[in-house]
Amino acid sequence: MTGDGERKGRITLEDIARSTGFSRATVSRVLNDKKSVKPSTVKIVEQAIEQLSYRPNVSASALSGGRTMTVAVCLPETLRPYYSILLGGIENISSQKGYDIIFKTKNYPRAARELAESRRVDGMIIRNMKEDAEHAQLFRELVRCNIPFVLIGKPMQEYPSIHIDNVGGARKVAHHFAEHGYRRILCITGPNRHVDAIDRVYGFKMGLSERGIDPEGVTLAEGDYSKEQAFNLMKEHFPKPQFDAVFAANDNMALGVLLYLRRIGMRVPEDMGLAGFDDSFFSEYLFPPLTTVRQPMYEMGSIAMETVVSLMEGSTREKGIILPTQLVVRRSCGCPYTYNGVDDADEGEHRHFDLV
Amino acid sequence: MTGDGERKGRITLEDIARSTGFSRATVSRVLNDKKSVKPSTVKIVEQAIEQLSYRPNVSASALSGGRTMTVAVCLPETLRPYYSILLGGIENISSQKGYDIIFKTKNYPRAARELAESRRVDGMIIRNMKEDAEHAQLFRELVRCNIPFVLIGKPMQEYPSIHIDNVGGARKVAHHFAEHGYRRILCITGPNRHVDAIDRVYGFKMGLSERGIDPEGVTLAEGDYSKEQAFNLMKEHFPKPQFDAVFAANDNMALGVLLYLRRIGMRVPEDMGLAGFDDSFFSEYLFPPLTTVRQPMYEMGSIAMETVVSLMEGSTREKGIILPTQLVVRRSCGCPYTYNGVDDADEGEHRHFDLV
DNA sequence: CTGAAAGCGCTTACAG
DNA sequence: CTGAAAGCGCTTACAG
Repeated sequence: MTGDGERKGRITLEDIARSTGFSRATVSRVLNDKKSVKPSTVKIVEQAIEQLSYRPNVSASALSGGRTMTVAVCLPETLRPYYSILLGGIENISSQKGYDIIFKTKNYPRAARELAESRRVDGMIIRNMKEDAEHAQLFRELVRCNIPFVLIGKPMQEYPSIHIDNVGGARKVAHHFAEHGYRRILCITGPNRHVDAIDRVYGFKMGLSERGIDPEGVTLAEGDYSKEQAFNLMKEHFPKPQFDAVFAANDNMALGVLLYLRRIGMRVPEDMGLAGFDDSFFSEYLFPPLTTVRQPMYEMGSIAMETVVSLMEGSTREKGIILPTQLVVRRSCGCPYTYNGVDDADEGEHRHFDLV
Repeated sequence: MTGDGERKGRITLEDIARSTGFSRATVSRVLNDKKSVKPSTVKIVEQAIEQLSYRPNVSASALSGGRTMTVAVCLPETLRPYYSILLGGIENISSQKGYDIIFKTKNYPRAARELAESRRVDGMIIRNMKEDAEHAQLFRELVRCNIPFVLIGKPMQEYPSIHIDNVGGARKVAHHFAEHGYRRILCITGPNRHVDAIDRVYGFKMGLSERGIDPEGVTLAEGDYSKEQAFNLMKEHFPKPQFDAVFAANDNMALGVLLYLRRIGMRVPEDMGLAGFDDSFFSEYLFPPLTTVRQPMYEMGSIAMETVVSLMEGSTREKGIILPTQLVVRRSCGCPYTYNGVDDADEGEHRHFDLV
């Protein structure tokens, strides 16, 4: 409108400088480092910025040595619904801190390396489920590019990572089982190599011990986290289950067990208690609703983001944050008195509507 | 390593130019517009790029008039699990086309405007559920900034948008009801102002008409898409349901109905047929699994991305794409012969495992 | 088909 | 506390 310097109608730092009479350097300083600018100047410049509704060009500041103000979030390609919770936590913090997030799933180890190499992001959050060569290479590349990152999932000594307290979660299930008098227990574990799986068994046994139950009395069976496998495991090895209760190392497998029990006419929890792990999206909708252990996905996201931010801002890296898990008691085990569905008494309390 | 021009160890266009003997301009051309470069030159330059594993600095090219190669994806703050499916579709295409995606939910109308004004993205995909002033302002701003965008959800005449065939989906439900002999039907609609809700009722009646059933015989009740409301609606207005079947305008409400029916001891589908709409994440896990209409979320994502890409590349805008919906028949209505759970015959077919 | 040069909008030592 | 100047790594008319 002024007829000068307004190419494309976009307002630049230059415009602010001209309109206030200060130099570009000074304007830039109030944008990034108010400390070294006279307060009155700050005020004047900020007013102009407000007035002209100026917005810095991120590409320009990134190019001239500033930050891109964006962090990459890398998730496995199998998009699980609970990732949307995780994303929620991440984005909540990132928006507070003024960062944008770039989202990657497709072949992310490679995509992430490209992001690093083309200087697209200042930091990264990576959900690493398995540790393979590609990941290792990515991590090395990130270090080389000097891009801070935090891992969510499989904890790794060498890098900052956040994971959940598998041991504690399984321990709580054990305590719960003990309190409800379950003694003959089948435990369907995850793959024997998975850290998570190992920790869950470990915690479960520890919990039983603590309640005076001999953990060696527990029957163990190795699953692969799928409901199909759990179903078949039951069918082939325990066609006539001689247990009071089953603890499955994830909800998927608990579902497989539930299907099998229903198939052979055993009722849950009347004939057999059942608990899972994860509080998967479907668990509260099962019939009966599944007792399980909830991972704090939202919080994980928040903390992951907070951690990268502080790393990007130069903090010395804090490694190995462990988040607590929460036992969610539903009808499949230990919550026998709750009416399955909706009760008049529940009117004000919508939580109970979730129990189908 | 070469000791020169390798500040920070980062390889630049300059390096490629020097190593090949061509100018920066030429190298840039093979990056963006091979057409105007001699084939043999292209080959030489590309080899050098490969050799030095050069990756262009996106900020630099964005700044100098190129594209940012990123598009923003704006979703409502209520992160629903099926958004991860949508994101999957979006990201699949974006990775193919070489675009990055920036993800926004927190207060996205404002965040999106900022992205536009700071030239962070070349295009945008917006899941607009309601049409309010803030959205209108955003759309105007995007037009002003010359940033192409496509809407997912509420269709709008003025802008390119993608939505699903609500009419067709509800029509299929009606046909299904008709085929299974349901005649006395309760239809719980969505809010009377929602386009989606209106279309679903419209399609449902149309479908009945087509099968010779008088649509005026249908009992209508206005819901608000929540299961609580649907439950209460049943309790207050239809304590002793005199229907053969209920069609709820979304799965949430179908769930509310299911809860109520279970409460009063009516079995689904034996005593009452039930169908919903959306194929929500929990629907296949209900007891019984819910017959419903699936929206092609993954495909929506893909098509949305393809559309922005073509818009960004200068295509004339194609507006109003409508995607077909699919009837998913499960036990709650019209699938009476399927064993509820797992059957020996199903072993090879894991799909059936989903029926809980 | 190719190169020299200007410029994109910012940041950051270096002086003062 | 502030400014002049160089530079970030690319693209794009303009010439040839």
